[in-house]
Amino acid sequence: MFREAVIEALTRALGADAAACGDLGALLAPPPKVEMGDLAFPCFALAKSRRAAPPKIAADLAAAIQDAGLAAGGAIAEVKALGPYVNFFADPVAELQGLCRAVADGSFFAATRTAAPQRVMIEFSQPNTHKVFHVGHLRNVAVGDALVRIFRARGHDVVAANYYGDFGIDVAKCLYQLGTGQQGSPPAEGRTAWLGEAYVAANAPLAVAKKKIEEAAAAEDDEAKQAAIAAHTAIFAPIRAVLTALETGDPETMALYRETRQWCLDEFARIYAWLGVQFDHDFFESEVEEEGARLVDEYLAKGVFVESRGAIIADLEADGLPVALVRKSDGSSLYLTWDLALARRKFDEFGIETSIYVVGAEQTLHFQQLFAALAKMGYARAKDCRHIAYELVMLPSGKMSSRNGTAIPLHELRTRVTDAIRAKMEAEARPERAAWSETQWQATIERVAIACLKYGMLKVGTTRRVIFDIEDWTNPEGDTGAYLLYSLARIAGIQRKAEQTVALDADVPAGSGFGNDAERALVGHLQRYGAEVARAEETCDPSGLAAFLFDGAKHFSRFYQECPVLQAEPALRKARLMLAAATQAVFTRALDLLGIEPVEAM
RNA sequence: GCGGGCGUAGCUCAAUGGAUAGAGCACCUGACUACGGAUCAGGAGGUUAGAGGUUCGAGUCCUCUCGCCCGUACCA
Repeated sequence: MFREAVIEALTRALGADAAACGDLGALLAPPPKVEMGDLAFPCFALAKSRRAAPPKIAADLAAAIQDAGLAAGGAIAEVKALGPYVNFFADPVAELQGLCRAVADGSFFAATRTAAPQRVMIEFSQPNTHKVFHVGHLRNVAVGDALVRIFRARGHDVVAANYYGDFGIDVAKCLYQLGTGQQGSPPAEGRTAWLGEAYVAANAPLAVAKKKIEEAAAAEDDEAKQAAIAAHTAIFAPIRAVLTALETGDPETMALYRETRQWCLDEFARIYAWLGVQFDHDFFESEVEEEGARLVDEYLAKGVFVESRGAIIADLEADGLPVALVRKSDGSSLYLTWDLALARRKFDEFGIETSIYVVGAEQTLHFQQLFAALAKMGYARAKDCRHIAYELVMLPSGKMSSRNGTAIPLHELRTRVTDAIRAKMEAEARPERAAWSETQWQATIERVAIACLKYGMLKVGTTRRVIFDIEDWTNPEGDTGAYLLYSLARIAGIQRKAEQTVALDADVPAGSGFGNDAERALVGHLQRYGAEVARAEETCDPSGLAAFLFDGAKHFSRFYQECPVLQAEPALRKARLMLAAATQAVFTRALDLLGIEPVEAM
């Protein structure tokens, strides 16, 4: 309403110049501070055609709009020039009324829908079985799940897909180590972490041997290099034998594989359930492995792939990319091989239009090669693939590594975070919690803990590293998930104590005095929700929504501090209760897009 | 070497090419007989790595230089 009124007033005042400005709506933006108004129009572009300085143009426009009268609809309360800008003030009561009505009838949230919905597959998480699931993997899940929710809010038909790394040489390493008997027997709890340890143990001597080969090669010592290669081969041979046993379906190996794989899948399912993350489809490397091998044969025959140094490659020089290996010289396939087969299946079997991969930035080249290879194979859909790269999770002490034990396994993380939250909550008694059962305590603690973890992972832009500091994320007074939930708990507190509830589709009373800066800032902020959702989808980065929530929570806190709700005069009290309810609705929905559930009290 | 990412307050991060570059943490000073102090208000803290360029306007775009990180065929 207000926005439309501003555009209309500007169009009239600009006259012939309106066309020269282009899309007026795109030029309008909120000023840096509420005191300056609700929407501002910059006059720089008019300087040439009007042959005047922008501040003069702004003053002229403001006067013209003032003279024409602001009465139309009453949405614009005031217009004034401020430097090179024409600033418009919305009528606060009309704004609040419009916001509440839109939230009540659903149009506020329906407005986030795009005009061009697509069928989109978002692949994320991709955990490896037989390895530990740690904090670093949490960022992928948080980002991927948020993108699924954001794309759905935009009206897209989304298939959330997981792709389990349950096959290949790393699995063989783990199984080999178990076969040596050195790993002992599995513990009752933490069996997947135990498998991860087995993998690390098997990998260690290989890594050492590999390093020796590189050192000899760097020193150009041919004799030493041959010896190092021989040593590596000796260590690797029995592991390769396990992989062969897997590929050929040796019964004993398969039995061990199936059992240990299932432990991991069960563990992943528990993690996703805890995080509230759901997938529509599960892919497994083990199911595309054979298909990948056939695909290599097929395109080798067609001449798309060629032999090189005993291996099979895709020559991507035309795309300015290094050669991509699709089959090793020992005949086994690779990650890229499987991804080629998988990409084909995604398009052919799921009818999707856009294929999104949420994978770490260190694999950027892999995806460039994957998409280029698909194009070379004649897959026009290659252009509909997109890699969302996100940076690493670091610890305050530096890079985390599962080898030296600094990567915190998720089951351990969970207890550490919930313990920290519980301690914080128990430090101060609250009447709301007096009658809580242990189940209620636990459920609330888990929600706060997950809010802290997900918000911590999402508030930083995907191109930047995240530093995971358990103290900072759980026990601060500041920019955390707990602060967001605290705002909602306060709103719930007000509502508990208000005798009657106020409907969002009620009339906002006139003449209540509603409309101070704190109130106007909060209303104005909530109106930005739709634009933030759209931007999060365009950039495939949920961090803007996280910032929207944090800024919103700060606006609410200021409102809460300055504007008593329950003790205000009846008319003002009603308006403020409505604002609180609208804030609650918008925050709850925005949190949902980040995969975070609110609490009534904490 | 080549390709990509990053460089903003002591630290961690924001800023569709627009107004005086903003938050949180840490530090300092204040605040309510009040709906939740996990709060709020204020202070201090900046040559946006450096140098050119484009633009009415650059932290943002272009060129070069410096620094850190990642990748660069038989790992995933």
